[in-house]
Parts: sequence; C-alpha cells; structure tokens
Amino acid sequence: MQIENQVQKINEEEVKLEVESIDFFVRMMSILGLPRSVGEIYGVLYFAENPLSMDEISSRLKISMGSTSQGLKTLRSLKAIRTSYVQGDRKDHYIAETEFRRLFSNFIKEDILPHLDSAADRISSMEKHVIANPDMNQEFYTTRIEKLKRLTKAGRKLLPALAGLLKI
Amino acid sequence: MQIENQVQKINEEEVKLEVESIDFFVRMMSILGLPRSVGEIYGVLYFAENPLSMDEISSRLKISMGSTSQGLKTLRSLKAIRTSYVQGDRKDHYIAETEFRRLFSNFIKEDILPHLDSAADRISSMEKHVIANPDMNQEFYTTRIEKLKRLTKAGRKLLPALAGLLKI
DNA sequence: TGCTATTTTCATTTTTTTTTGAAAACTTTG
DNA sequence: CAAAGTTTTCAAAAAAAAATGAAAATAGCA
Repeated sequence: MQIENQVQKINEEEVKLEVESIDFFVRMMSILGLPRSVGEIYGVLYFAENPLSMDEISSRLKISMGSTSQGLKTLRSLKAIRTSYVQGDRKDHYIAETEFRRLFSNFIKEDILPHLDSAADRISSMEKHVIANPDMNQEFYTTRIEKLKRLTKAGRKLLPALAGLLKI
Repeated sequence: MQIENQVQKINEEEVKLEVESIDFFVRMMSILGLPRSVGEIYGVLYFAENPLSMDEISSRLKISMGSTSQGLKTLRSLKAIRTSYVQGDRKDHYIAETEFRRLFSNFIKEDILPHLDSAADRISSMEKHVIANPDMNQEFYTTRIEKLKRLTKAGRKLLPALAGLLKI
C-alpha cells in the first residue's frame, strides 16, 4: 500500500514534468514556426530516460500516427532527434538530441537560408527594373535596393554565425 | 504619342518594381511569422517616394480597410513605419522606416523576449517537480533542466545583441 | 518468398489564422 | 457642436495550416 502510493507519487511528478516540457517546447517550436505536434513530440522525448517508439509517443500525446510520423520526420531533418536500436523490438526508437546549438544551426540552414537565396534573385530583378527606366528617381531607388542587398548579405553572414555563439 | 508611351513605360517599371518589393517583404515577414498583409503593406511603402494614406495603400493592394488598419497597427508597433503629416490632407500618411536594425530589435523585444520570460517560469516549475520526488533520476533530470536554463539565458543575451551586429 | 508489423503518404476533416465589411468610435473643420 | 471624413473594432466568412485515418509502401522475420 505504502509502496503503491510512492510509485503513484513518482508517476505524478513525472507526468507533471512531461506536461511542462511539452508546453515549453510547443512554445519554443512555435517561435520557429513549427507546428504544435513537433513541439509536443520533442517535449516528450526531451525528458524521456529511454528511447521511445512512434506508437509510445503517439499514444502518450494522443495524436495520430500520421501526425507523429510527420513530426518525427521534421525533427529528424533538423537532427533534433535520432533513432536508437532497441534489442528485440522491431520498431524504431527515438532519442532527443539535446545540443541546441546544432539544432538551431540546422534550422537556419534548412528553413532560413533558402529564403535569402531567393531574395537575392528578386533583388537583382528589382535592379533591372530601375535601370530599365532612367527617368525613375535613380538616387532614391538604388539607395533602397542597396539597403536590401546589405540586409540579405548581413543575414547570410550573421545567421549561420549565430548558432556558433550559443554557448550551450 | 511618344511622350505617352514613355510615361506608360515608367509606370510599368514602377509597377513591376512594386510587385517585386511586395513579394520580397511578404516572404521576409512570413519568416518572422507576420501575416501576408503586413508584408504587402510594408512592400508598398518601402519603394514609395511619397507618404501614402491608408486608402491609397488599401486600394493599391486591393485589400480591405480593416486589414490595412490592422497591418498598419502591427507595423507601427514594430516601428517599421511612421506617420507623416501631409499639407492640406486630413488623412494620416505613412512612410517606411528603412533602418532594419531597429526593426529587428523591436521585433525581438516585442515578439520573442516575452516568450523567454514565460519559459523561465516553466523551467522553475519543472525543477520543483524533480525536487519534489527524490526517487526520480536526479542526475538525468537536473542535467536536462540545466540545459534549458542555459538555452534561455543565452537567448536572452544573444537575441538583443543580434540586432546590434546588423551593420545595415 | 510470403506474411506480418511498422511506417509513410495523402485526400479529407478539423482547427487556427487571416481577411472582410459594416458598425462604432474618433477627428477635424466649418 | 454638428456633420462629414477617417480610422478602428469585431463578428462572420474565407483561406491557410495542421491533424486524422485509412490505404499504400516498406521493412523485418520465419
């Protein structure tokens, strides 16, 4: 009886911790524009002492296998989780990668830098429109275009360096 | 006839430039998680030689006054635009603020740091749950919590400094 | 190889976010 | 201070994003 109570107590605290963790990472991922389910999954894995399988994750969170599979895919592509072989179980098992530095670095590479590349194209197309018409106020327009160039250049330099500054 | 063609040509190039600008800022704002209309409005103002009123913006973009008002509000709160008095017109007129440094700094202050504050609360609540139960694997859990603390601390330091690094 | 367990995909549904538009609330000025 | 012009607000509609669930694909085992 006493032991049972104690076990119960442990589970309670663990569950509460997991809830806080999920909440924490749901918010953090949402800052990065990632869907709720991705944060939930990472939140569960972050405080899991052992690797968890997809259906353990999906049933703890009460979300569908479909969502879970998608979410794991996203997290894998960010290298925020990795698979781990578990003896005698043919399911895949997952572990949270806890080096946030790398996580952010991957996020920037994957989700931000591509935008900056397409931005560069758009800027050079802007320049063509201005040059194509000498009657436009060249001074004004080229100054503004210059600023955009500097912005994207700075972004391309700064963002990848940012992850390096994270002393985590 | 020749002059008319020329005028026509100018407008065409200006319109094309505006379209590119809108496209550029729609994408950029969407990285920051801001709605399409906010990017559109800023895109129009960025290459506007003269201050524009709300209904000029709304009719150029063919979006409702409601959206325009909301979008301007957002941009004002980020200090990405400012109002400018125009002689003999009782409408408000808007100009794009083109110092991206300040723009980002405001975005971070307004949209990111508050999250970090609430994160701090959640972390200390996590600690309580772990301490509340000495039978939990303290080593494991406190290590993970430590990492979260370092993450939020780094974020709080780094992000505000980031804008300063933008030499734009 | 064939059978079963597991994972992925994707059309459909649900939820969330954004936009609209009309009414309310301001503001200016005659 | 009233009347017209302008801006904001907010309930409802529309659009976009995310989740579901069942079918298809893949992988592991006997």
